[in-house]
Amino acid sequence: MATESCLRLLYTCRNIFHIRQVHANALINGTFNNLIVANKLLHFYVQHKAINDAYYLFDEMPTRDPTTWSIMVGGFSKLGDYNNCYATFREILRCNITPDNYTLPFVIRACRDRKDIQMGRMIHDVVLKYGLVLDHFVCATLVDMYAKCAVIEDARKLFDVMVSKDLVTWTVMIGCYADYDAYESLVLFDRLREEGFVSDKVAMVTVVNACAKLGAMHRARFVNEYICGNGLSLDVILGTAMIDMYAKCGCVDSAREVFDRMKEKNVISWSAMIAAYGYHGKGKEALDLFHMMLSCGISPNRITFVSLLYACSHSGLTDEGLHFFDSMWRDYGVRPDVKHYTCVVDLLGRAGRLDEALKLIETMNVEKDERLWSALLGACRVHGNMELAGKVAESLLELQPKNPGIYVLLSNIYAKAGKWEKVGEFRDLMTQRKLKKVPGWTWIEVDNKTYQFSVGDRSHPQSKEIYEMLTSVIKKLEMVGYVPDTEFVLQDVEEEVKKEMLYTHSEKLAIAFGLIAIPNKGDPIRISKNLRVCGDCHTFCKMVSDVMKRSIIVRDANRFHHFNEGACSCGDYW
DNA sequence: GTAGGGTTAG
Repeated sequence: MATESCLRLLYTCRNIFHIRQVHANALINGTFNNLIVANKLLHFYVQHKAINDAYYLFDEMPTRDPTTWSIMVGGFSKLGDYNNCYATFREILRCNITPDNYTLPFVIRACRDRKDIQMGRMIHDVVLKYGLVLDHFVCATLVDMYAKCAVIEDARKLFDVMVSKDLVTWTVMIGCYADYDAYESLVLFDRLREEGFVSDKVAMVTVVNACAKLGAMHRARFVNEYICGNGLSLDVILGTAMIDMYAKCGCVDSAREVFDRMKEKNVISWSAMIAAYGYHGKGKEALDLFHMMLSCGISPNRITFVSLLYACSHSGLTDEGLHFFDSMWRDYGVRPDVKHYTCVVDLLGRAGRLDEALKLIETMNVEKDERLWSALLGACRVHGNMELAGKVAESLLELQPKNPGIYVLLSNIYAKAGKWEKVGEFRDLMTQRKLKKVPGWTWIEVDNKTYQFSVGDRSHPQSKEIYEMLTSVIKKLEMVGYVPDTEFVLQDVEEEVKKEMLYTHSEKLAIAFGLIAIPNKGDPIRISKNLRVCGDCHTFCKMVSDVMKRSIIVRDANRFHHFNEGACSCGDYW
């Protein structure tokens, strides 16, 4: 009876002091000797993050069972005290206690969080030794551990040999692929359904993320229907993920519809929507939403301000951006970090205020990183300031001598000025240092299928038609004044060859295919590119949107470009 | 006493 009343009392505990009181009473009335009571007390301490109290109690326990040990291992793991987590687990093995399916996931999670693949593999051996390979909890955590330690092949191998997999294990695997190969995530989602599973909200968040990564609009619509069709309500996390998905698929209006439909919103949801407006070049909408957020009593955080400053910079709202930068710490208590400074350098740089941008960098009291300098270098490129570019490049290459992007950006700047000697110098340096330029490629979704193009690509079965379409489009554009801007070809080759290379850029091939495969003029042509869209292709898209009367939506590595009637939403400012 | 979920800078 005393035991039961002690347990009942425990469940009414609201804070650590109440637990200590129950603990003291249990010691006095002897119920502490009951393992169930002692374990419960231990668990409550851990839940309230009172690890010292837990450890003291653990130490004074007359007997312990596997539950006792697993609560301790779990407590250390959750608190991030990895050394004590490992030490306690070693103690379990040393005392010849069989580790169970409760303890192992905790210690595996510790390996995952600290990316300790060596220890992770050792624990995997322990799992095999004790015959726990069939346990869902253990295996799901192992799969997650391998993936987070960047050995996705081992994660997949283990996943594939699991005889029975539950929804959580599938979710873990789909979530892991969202970071590496979002396309494979969606393949797994198809397989999951084929095997008769019905996804829950958590599983759908990982699928939604994969669609966002891919920018796969048709899949996004399907996923939305699946969520509604299976009666999954939009909680704050799933809703926010869907805002991000629609926005990254180029449908900022659909993103807003989801946002408006959400009953519960928090600072993350608001920030996601502000960010979405930002990379779609809708700076004014981002600002309006920020003010609406404030009037709803939500306090902005670091990320809200990054999104807001980004929105200002990409919409040319220089004064507004500077105003927010000035007030974020003073009025909202959010201290600017390097990301905020990067946005402001970009903001000033785009406005041609390079001296001010440089001065800001020189006087800031925050550690500088390569992205900050890259922002300034990008501005040097746009405004053709080679002298400053040289200086910036020095700082940048000191920080990141192995980043191919920097070499490419520098080559771009020198190529623009026709300094082919310098371009060659950097190309040689890249070869010497074994750095490879990331190849550019564009993909387009037609009838639920994704087609991918690289420069000069002829691998598509309709390649002949695509090239014919491209030639005919270019002819039409030339008639209204299109002149290929060969400054965007870095190689020092003949003008005619440069033209040839420009004409077969992956963006142009994908658009030519889009014109064939999406004949309905009302449907926009949506393409995605892994790098930033080149200046000539940008002009090409503007003119196609006018001459061919087609709306084109391009997702590049940084933002979206909406081309309509000869103009782009970025205002030629990207 | 157990495993899976959202936003951000070049």
